[in-house]
Amino acid sequence: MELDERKIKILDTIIRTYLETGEPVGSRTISKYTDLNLSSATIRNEMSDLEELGYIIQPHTSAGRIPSDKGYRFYVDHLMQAKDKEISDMKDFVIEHTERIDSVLKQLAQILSYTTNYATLITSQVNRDNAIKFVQISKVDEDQLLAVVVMGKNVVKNKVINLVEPIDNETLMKLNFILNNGLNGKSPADISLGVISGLKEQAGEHVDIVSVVLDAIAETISQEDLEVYTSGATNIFKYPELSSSENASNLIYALEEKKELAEFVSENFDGDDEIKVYIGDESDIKTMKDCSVVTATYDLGDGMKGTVGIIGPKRMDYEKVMSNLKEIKKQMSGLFNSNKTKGIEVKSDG
Amino acid sequence: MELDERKIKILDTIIRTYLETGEPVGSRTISKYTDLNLSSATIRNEMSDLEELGYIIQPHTSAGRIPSDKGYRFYVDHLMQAKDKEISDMKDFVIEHTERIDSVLKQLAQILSYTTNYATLITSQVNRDNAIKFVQISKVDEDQLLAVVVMGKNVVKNKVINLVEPIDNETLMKLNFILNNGLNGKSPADISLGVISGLKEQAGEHVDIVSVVLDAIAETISQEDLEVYTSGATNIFKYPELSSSENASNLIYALEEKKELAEFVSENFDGDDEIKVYIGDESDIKTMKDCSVVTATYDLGDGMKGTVGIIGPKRMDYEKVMSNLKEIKKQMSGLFNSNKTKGIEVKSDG
DNA sequence: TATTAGCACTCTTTTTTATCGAGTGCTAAC
DNA sequence: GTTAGCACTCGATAAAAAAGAGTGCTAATA
Repeated sequence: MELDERKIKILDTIIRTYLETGEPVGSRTISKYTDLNLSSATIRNEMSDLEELGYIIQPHTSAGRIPSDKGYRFYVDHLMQAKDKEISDMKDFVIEHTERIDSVLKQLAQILSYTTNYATLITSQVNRDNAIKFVQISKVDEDQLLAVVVMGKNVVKNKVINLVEPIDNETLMKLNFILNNGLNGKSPADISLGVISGLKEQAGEHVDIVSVVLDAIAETISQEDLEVYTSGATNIFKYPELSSSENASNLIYALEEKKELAEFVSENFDGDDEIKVYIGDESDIKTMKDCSVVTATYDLGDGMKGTVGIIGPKRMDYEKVMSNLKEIKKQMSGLFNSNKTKGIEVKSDG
Repeated sequence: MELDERKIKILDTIIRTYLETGEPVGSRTISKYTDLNLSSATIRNEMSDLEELGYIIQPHTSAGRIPSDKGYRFYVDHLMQAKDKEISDMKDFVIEHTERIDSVLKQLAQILSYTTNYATLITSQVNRDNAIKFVQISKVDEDQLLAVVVMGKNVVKNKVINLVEPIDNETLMKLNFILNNGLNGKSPADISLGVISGLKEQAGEHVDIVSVVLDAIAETISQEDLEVYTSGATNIFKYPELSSSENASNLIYALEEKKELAEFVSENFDGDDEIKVYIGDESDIKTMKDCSVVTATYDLGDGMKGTVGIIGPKRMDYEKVMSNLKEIKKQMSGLFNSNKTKGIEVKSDG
């Protein structure tokens, strides 16, 4: 048995109706609201076929049909049309031009969850192979040093070092020379044990300080690695199928903890430009088995990439969500380039 | 009518039993589980009095009694004993010695919510009048500068400055001198318009750079002002009286948004050493009318103070919560002093 | 006078039973 | 191939009944 034109039309109607109402769709509804001019009995036969083919499901005898995961998949892949024109409300979200990337992402997550009525997540992913551009140790006062490491993409890391005994300016200059000489241009992957012991040897009695600098570098790569911002967790209460107490608790927990989300995102991050849709189990997160997740990658330039994701019920408005994400992608790429023209560009890591 | 010895004992039993079970407490229960050796009928009379006095409430005729807010208040103020000895599980929570204050606080919130089974919040409040210790501008490469500002309490702020035209070393040294000379030792409050225009004048054509440094300072005070970390929002699903869908949604929203919490905390922050309990409406947050909030202030030394709060149902285990908070206070004050002995102490702001 | 046993009464909760109605599947007719 | 018709299923809603917990009051008791 194959999906013919008519079956597809019926499937399409079932899914669209279900997306709107969240209620199982019956044969009579279809017969009335399509231009097929078929009686409910005929529709019933077709629906029976569609069920056998796995596109729709009957929650119980004597209920209408709802889309199965396979049905949603078919819809997303073949039936849905891009709704590119209708994103008026999203069109230009106004983000104050703070330079702090994290607060921008946080804000963006909020806006998105507000306009879509789904839960959202945004991650920032800094590229791992990030060369060290500059290292400097300076004396803040008699018993305190400040170590600063600047890596590519202007990621800056600093640490305050409390000294037990003072250090003279000459030694400081020497250390700065050793460190810059040994580290500049290297990405963390390049810093082998050999490099480290070489540095330590040169540092002589001030090994401690070299260690601190290396720590700072290590911390930078591990910690900046993946930050996840979420918003709109409570939106799930708007969809009864997600808010049965147990379900809600698990979902919100996942959104609060973020760990699992981070794993999911980093596993599925491959930098390509597509908007992806994960329906039910496709996302591999157990708590999301009743959800769909739509993700897009963005690119802020300077190698700052990341993921924007929207989490909602399977019956989410895929068309709207996807066109929103498309718009976001576009806007974000423009976001951090606009103030380069002012002559001075400022970035900060907080 | 007055509260005599016996009434107090009965009230105490009602509250303790209700804290455990969450169910209205009946007269027979009291009569069985106290050593008063009174029949349920006598207890009933006493309960009737207690209700008249406003300490307990009957949810409906033919239900037992539950404590009123006034009852809880009396319990917290007079009946509860500090349970100082029984905090075994809390005794030494192991926090990896990351030096990043925010990740410590985040972790701590998690541990607390996990051990108490309530929602938790932790804020860090950096004292506003924070003097500038050190300012430095250095050349990262031909068209990039890095500005670093170290303020008291080792709060470090840095910004990357992209140059339109190169700057020579001499100018850089001059700028550094001007900035340090003009800013060191000053707290943000001291930096008047006069100081600013003085600096700008001295900087000549490099006004831009001075502005950036001032921006960094401004940002530091405004942004570090109050950060709120929450954890364990989903714990509220463990208490039926809080998890009726509407309630849960509002509560979790408040915990997610954090804004209202921040306001609440900063309004009630007065740096004194007491552990405070807000029952129901006492907290002034509408969504928390069915909750109790217990807060404590901590002090990390160096003027870093903040609040730890626990949010749970009114029938929370006040004794345990309060002794946990006491323990936390103690441990936190030790937290950032312990590694001073290692010869090198490290702090960082990320 | 304080306490208690006894009992009718109230109100929630749980269980049971009945009813409704949407929707199906099947058969037979068109 | 399509459709009308009809018996049947099963969830949802409603109504009724039963169970239970706890009270308030009265009258008896120590």
